[in-house]
Amino acid sequence: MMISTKGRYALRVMIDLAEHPGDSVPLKEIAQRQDISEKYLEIILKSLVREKFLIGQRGKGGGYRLSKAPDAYTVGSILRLTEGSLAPVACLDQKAEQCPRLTSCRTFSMWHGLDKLIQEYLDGITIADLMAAYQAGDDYII
Amino acid sequence: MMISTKGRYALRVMIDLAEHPGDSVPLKEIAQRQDISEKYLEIILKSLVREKFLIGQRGKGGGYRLSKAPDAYTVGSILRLTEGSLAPVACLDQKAEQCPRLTSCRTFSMWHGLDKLIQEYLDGITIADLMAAYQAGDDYII
DNA sequence: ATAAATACCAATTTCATTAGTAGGTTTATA
DNA sequence: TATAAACCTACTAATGAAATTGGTATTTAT
Repeated sequence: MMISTKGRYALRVMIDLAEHPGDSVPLKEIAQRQDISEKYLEIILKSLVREKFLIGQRGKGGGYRLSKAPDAYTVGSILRLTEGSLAPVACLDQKAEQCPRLTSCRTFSMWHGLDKLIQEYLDGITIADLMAAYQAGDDYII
Repeated sequence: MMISTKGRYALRVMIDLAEHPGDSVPLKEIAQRQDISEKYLEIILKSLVREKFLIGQRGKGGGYRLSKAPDAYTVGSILRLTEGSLAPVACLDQKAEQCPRLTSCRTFSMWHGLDKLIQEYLDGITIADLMAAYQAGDDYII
């Protein structure tokens, strides 16, 4: 399993906010609508705010809203932010130290190819696409 | 991270055996060559034998050998066997119960498309390809 | 002014999975 | 028949995911 609840919840929230444009939406409201624990959602939203994907408005009447248009967020960018990495194997993770077996590794190219495939797929889809696809009944199956 | 050591070790072992054809190769020898703990490797080999991917020959002079030609094993089949599932998200796992949000899910099609992409990529590469690619210096980057 | 609603923050807990160990039993063969 | 091998069951340690707990700071509506 590559994508945890963190990434999946983040995507759902971004779509939710895109579908409720205008004023700031309180965390409580998103949590109820998406059936996610408020406190856990808080952690996820904090990271999205830190990276300027969302604007968090404090105080009464506050809440969260998108900082950009829905078509300016790729699925890949949101997942990389919340998941940390989308690498399918440890040796492709940026944070990992280089594998000592690399020079004689029979599988590295294959992993690299897989990684590229995944990244390009996820970077080719935006939040706007996900909204539109649902309305149109479309899908992304190639 | 989608692929754990179990799947990666399994692949390395299959390639190792493909590169040492003929007699049975004892676990001890594979473990040394691949620098994997004997006891942990045992667990992995057991599952490969159970699914008839390998033949385990008991007794003195015994060991493991491939049951088929290297080009008859796809990377996908080996990884599915050892990892259990290659699904990028929980809702695509066969064993998972159907998600109650499915009918209104904005992201399911996208996940499904990603899953298909991954499976097709991994099912399109065989152990023989991995051996050949290394010898030729090839890669799989599309 | 102030009460209420909100985001923000740090630390801890629970749970499942991964990764690996330990010790023994069975089987074949040299 | 001693030895080398696979096979088997059970356990343990480490890691990461998924929350939970208990607050503090900020803004606004009244």
